[in-house]
Amino acid sequence: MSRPEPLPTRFDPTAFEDRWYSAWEASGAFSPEAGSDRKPFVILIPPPNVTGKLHIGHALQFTLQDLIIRWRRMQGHNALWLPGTDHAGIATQVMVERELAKEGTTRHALGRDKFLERMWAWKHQYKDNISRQARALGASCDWSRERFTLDPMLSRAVRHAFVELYRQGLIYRADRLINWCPRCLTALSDLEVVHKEVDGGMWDFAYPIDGGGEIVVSTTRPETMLGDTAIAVHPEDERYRGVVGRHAIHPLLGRRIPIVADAVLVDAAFGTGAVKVTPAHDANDFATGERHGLERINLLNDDGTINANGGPLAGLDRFAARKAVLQALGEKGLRRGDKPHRHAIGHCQRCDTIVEPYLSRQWFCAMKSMAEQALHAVHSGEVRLVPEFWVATYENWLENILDWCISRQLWWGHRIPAFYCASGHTSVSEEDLTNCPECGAAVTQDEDVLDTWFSSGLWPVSTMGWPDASPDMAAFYPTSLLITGFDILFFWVARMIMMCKHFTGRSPFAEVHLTGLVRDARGQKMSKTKGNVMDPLDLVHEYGADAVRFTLAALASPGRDLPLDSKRMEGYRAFGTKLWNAARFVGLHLDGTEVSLDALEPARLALPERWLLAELQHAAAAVDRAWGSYRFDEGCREIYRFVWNDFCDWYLEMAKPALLGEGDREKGTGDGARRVEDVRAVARGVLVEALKLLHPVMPFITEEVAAHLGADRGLITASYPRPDGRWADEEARGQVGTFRAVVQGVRSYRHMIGLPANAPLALVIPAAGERMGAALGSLRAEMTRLASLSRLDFGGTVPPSAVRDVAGGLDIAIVLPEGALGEAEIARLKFEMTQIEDELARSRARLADQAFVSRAPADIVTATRERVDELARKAAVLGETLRSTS
RNA sequence: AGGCGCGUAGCUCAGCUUGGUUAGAGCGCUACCUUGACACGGUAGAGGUCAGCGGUUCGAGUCCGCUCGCGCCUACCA
Repeated sequence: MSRPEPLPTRFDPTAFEDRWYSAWEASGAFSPEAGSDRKPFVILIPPPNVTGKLHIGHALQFTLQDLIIRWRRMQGHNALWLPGTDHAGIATQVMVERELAKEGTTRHALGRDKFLERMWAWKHQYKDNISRQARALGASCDWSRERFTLDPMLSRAVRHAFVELYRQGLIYRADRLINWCPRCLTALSDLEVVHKEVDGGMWDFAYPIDGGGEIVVSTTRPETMLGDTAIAVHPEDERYRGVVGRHAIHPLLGRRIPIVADAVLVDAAFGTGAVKVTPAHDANDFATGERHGLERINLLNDDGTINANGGPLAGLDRFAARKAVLQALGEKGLRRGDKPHRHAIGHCQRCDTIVEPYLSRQWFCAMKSMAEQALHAVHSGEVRLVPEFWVATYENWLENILDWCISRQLWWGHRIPAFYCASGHTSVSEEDLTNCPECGAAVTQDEDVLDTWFSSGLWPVSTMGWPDASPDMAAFYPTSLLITGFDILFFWVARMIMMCKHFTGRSPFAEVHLTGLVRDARGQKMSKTKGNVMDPLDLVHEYGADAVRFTLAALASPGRDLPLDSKRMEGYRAFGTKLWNAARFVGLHLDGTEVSLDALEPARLALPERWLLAELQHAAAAVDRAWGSYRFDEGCREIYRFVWNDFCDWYLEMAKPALLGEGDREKGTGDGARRVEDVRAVARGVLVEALKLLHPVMPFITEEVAAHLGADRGLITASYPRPDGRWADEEARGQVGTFRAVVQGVRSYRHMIGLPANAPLALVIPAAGERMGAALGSLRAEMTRLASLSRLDFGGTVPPSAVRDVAGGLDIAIVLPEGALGEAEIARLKFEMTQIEDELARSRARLADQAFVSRAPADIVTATRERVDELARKAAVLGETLRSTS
């Protein structure tokens, strides 16, 4: 190793981020071989929609995925992170239609082919954006395997799946009530309908009964009465005993409608106990209609206006029709009251229009059997959800699942591979057909496309080349881990498990980590209207990608939302600066002859070096545990603590006497003597290990710094630190712990008695015991420096003017300057005394309790006794000081 | 209507699975320090009846029950 280039004085992330990303990508480190004999570790990206740029939630997920994949790669796994994007059918189509609207045109005016050209142009633009942003964040995904849901390979998988499910009878076409968006002009699945509480009304009106009398019903949607084909009452409701079987007269349209008894639909205790039945516009009424053989009258055109079945109201918009119906009923004297009513109404997830239950012929996918498989996968442990509390939610949804409406009246997506001929034959085929296989007549393909989530559900297999037995499918399926937001647990995660398990017999991943939502500093949801949106690229430019990543990872406590505060990001940028400067300091003292840690013999090293190496093992073990259990917050905290507290605050400060040539012990050659070349080797070696620990979180700065410290190869493919028992040293940890306590005791005392931080004091440690005395004796120069001592004596006489204290279990005596104790200082000491006495009283009371002493474990009792002992000594010496000054 | 999560320092959060010395972190605050890596720094502090009530236990922030407050998800109550 030659003497490394010194680091620039100023830490500037923009100086090296792009350079390192290009180097990594060019090295091929992101692209695993399918034929490798190393253990695979695979993460599939939740493909971002090509609707726009990435938001902070993507940055979170990219960070966590990259963290894990880099960690596994460094552990020696054949690590694959497969990237890609989703065509996001309706979402993207809505965006492009908005663009067209601004140009004063529509997709229909453009025609299907021209419109799809526009869609592809949009897709290319935004896909490029997304890749750039992912790179800026440092995402180490395998771009050579980048996929898009409409790629030919993936489209073939989608088509194959559709045809298979159709042949298995699990996909079918039917006339059903579906959710219809009158703005998007398409069917929606239940999940794409967002229920929102809205202030509406509840209106009562009377139906005249044929032959006399009336029956009063209530409704929140008066316009639907135009499609009423029955009135239902409860069979056991005495009030309506006489009217069941008779007919009411529709007051606006004149037709006779039956009064039926139905125990399922009607709750006699609710409202008037009589319900109007509109089978074509309400799911409950639809079922009621099936039970009673009622006519289904569809009232609406696809754009939400009333059709010819609405008689005089035809052509009115549904909400205008509501007013018109109410007015007409009023004019006929049939209104029987109204009141405000707050209730949940379904809105289109993409355009927020109120959706209508609408009778329509659509394609459906049967869910029951696949849902059972998906439930089993989680119950058997084949798939593990993290955090586990999501299991209850997952179960609840799958246990109550209904068939899935998969056809969409859109143009952007996978066109349904069904072909119809004039004779009414339907043929479903993986290859395009021109003639009907049954009668030979010309066929036309179904105009509709599939729900975008149908292809998303196949993502784990379609990206690998399924249904072919491809090398990637063999090497990388099933995948290891999925990291995604809890908001798409049903949309995507559950459907992937259902579909992939159905087709391959195996769950698509072993673990699913569900992240929380990124919010602003005050915990508010980010939204464009609130103006509190944070753009990941802006943040990268301002703080550097590493600080953004560290912040997101450190905030990612399991199952919780992340309040993203720029203050926090400043703090972690400062962490980068700290690391940079520490490395700069270490680098300045290297001469290029430093040996590796492996070449060092633990027993030959001095105490600080043995201590630091022992702490490194603890940190490595803690970090390993943290990543392994997806405790990103804990792992980050541990590395931060090790680098800043152990390494910078204590080790580097303890290293200074040796590095700067202070003291005289480094000339010694005996056991425990501190040799400056060991200090250099350990400082450098441990720092490089810390950089490796941190690399998955902060890849750029760690790589840059390691290069300057003369690391033999890039961290991207370095071995991740594992705890090494060779360096375990509890004695060193205990001894340095005492050293730290003494140093802190002196510093603390200095402040308590009002002296400036740099005021020199003399310290006497009368009796430390043999081993501890030797240990502390070997750190004379270090203690003198860190505690700012003018003099340090072990044993010997304690000057009468000294005050005594207890630190780390040791008696110490601090020689004070004349008149150091003024009023304020004495008050401070008295406050200290009350704190000690309070705790002493509590602990003594506990020991006095016979039940505690007899029942608590021995080690707890012993520890309490020792604590009481130390506190009593502290109280005694402090009391003496206070008495002598009064 | 069901289900889930949360309530710990001024703020944002760890800790609760497996109860045990003095309940932690970052930011903010106070005092001191321009020490030859770093003022995006160093040192020392202040600040908490762990939402409330009850129970189990020698011992509860941690386990159990109830109450209050906040958030989210699912749902076909006209």
